[in-house]
Amino acid sequence: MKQQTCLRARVGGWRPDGSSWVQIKDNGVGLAERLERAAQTVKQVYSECPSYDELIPALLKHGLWDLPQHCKFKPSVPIKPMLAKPTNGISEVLEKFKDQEFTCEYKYDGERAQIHLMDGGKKIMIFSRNSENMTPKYPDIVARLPGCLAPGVDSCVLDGEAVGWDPEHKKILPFQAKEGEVEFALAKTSRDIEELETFLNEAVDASTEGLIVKTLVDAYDPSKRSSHWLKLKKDYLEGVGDTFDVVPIGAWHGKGKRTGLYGAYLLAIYDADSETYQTISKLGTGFSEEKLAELTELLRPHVIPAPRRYYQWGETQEPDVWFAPVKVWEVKCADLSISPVHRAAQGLVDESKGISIRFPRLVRVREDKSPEDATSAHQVAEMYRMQAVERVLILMVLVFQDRHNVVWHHYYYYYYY
DNA sequence: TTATTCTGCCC
DNA sequence: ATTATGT
DNA sequence: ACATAATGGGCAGAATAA
Repeated sequence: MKQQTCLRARVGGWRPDGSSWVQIKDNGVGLAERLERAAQTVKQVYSECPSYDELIPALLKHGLWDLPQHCKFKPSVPIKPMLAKPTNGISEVLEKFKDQEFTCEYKYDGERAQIHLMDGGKKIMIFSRNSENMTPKYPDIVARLPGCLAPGVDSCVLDGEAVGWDPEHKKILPFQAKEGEVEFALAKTSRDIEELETFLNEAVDASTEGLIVKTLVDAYDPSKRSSHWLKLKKDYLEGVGDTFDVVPIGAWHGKGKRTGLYGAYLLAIYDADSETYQTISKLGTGFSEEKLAELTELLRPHVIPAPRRYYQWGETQEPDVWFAPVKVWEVKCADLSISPVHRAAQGLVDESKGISIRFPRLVRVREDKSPEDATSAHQVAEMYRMQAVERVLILMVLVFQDRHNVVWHHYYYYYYY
């Protein structure tokens, strides 16, 4: 956040004649103290109203110390949404929220949607996680929202997740009994490990990503805590989740702090039928700086001038250097997808497209495996089929009034495309 | 005009 | 997104 | 605890090439 820069510009400045001014009254406190308070004020105001278009005119008109009275949280100005921190398991959740009430909700795999109702209920805007205006993307939400509001509600901000849904197959969906457009979220409040474990499994079986864990009493206050919710996904658990044994067949030169090292690798699985290495993804995370340097040195001797004839990769995935197939690495992912560029299991699930993996990261180097022992194309295809499920389009909605008087309503709002 | 590549956003 | 790292 | 900086797949729309 840039509030420090902002502060300097507001509390002081230079007149055209070159003299400087400071817009702070001396209340008997030191300058450092006053600056600290000023910073706090601006930070607080900015967190509720993160818009320079709002802040600057208000500052010029009313001054710094009256800013909180004139620049408040309101529909039309998107705030930074609460985020969630990755968590290793239910025991870690219990540990972190030892003295707090909390609830767990399904973590739907969609797009964050912050919905603003304003102008006496006449106007709706929808913002993304990064406060981009997504309103044109969701005409159906805009159309349906008025019918989902309690009578008299003409101003609110809703925070939720928009998720895909195939209406043809809604019978297989866990929410099918819930025909209405607005329902309470599927959530569980419990401190029982087994019960929560079961709930996590149900969430995964329902083809969601896992659970979001939220304290029940804390205010929605992104100024103080950027990640005060917790997220619990199956693939965070050690020894759980999809892993692959893959072969690095190429690499790109690293940038910034990875200058001089390979910064990312091109990974392939092995198809014994065609005796080819087929690209499944790139890899750029999961290694410490030390490991990264080590891997660079390990692979450098295996650079070859041109790709092997039996490599299959996408034209847009041309690495800076190619390797002979010598190493096997274990990588973990969250999901598999049909890929426009990668070639793993090409022809097995889709005639022309291969399969790729979502959120790949290194788990460990497999010294015990040879490249021919890498995950096979058939295994990849089978894993894809296992996870292929119909998708839902849902909006999880959190209603809140203001940061000191928070009203939590968790809804799901269903819509179709 | 259309096809391809690039960019910037989502996760 | 994930992960590692530095303040 | 938090912010920053490396990096991932995929998609849509913009920019560019043909």
